[in-house]
Amino acid sequence: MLKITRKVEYALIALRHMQQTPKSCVSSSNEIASKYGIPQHLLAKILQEMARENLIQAIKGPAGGYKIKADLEQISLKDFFEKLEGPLGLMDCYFNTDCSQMKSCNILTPIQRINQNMRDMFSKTTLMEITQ
Amino acid sequence: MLKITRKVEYALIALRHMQQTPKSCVSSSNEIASKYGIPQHLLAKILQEMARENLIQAIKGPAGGYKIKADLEQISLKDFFEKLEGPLGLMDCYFNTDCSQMKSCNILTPIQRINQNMRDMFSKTTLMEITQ
DNA sequence: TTATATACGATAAATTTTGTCGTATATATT
DNA sequence: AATATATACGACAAAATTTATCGTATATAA
Repeated sequence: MLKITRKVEYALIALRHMQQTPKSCVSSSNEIASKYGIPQHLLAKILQEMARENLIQAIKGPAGGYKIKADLEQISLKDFFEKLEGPLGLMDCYFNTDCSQMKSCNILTPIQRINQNMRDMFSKTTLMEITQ
Repeated sequence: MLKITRKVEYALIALRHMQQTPKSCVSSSNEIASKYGIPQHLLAKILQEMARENLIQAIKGPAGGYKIKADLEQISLKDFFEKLEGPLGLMDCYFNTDCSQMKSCNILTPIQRINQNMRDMFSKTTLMEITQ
């Protein structure tokens, strides 16, 4: 419980790697995958998703790869998580309104408070702080 | 990602239910399960675990059930989570030292910071705040 | 003695996460 | 123009975890 997924983990690793390479260079999925022992195809898909989200830029063709596109100081960890994994919450009931226990549930309000605390925490941290 | 499990959810619901019933009364697993639409056997097992952890007290036999035993103001949400689910962390690598990527991992330190923030947050909240 | 409720291990079902495969497309290099 | 390299992406499969069920044993109030 309360774990991040490998998807997010790999995304952070890749982002930090790119952060640490000169701006003029690109990093290919192959290069990153082999360096950190990540399944190459899986990482490729994650990088593609990050490119769609405009976090990074894709350069196709031989000698291609990815480089950071977004200003990582402007993106919170919460935004980053939500780009990759959807809405952030301790339970699904905040997004799926079809919970049959809605009426009888007695912990909705308390959980919502914790939830907000967690979201605030991840809102205050920028991606830059993590990857620099 | 970053979700609590149903196990924890059910445990909180049960705890809050007991909190809201008079101290002299006991609540049976059956009663709680049917009221909140929780699988009865599953809830029973969770209540048993909470009893082993001395959070609640079990009273056997007919007219038996459970009542709160611990002082919920003295127990943090972190402790509660860890009693039911084990060590609390964003990733497993803090507890399993056998991660083959340890050497090459470049996000260990950053993740540890977030991790500590999260643990601090859950340490500051008491079970009482959630269930009252 | 009986009925009700806890105790608990074993196992199964469901869901989610994680990883693989095949094929298509873009492009620098030769 | 051909080739090799790298991204793009959907479909599928494997693995892991979560969630739920089942059977049997034990305690105890009535």
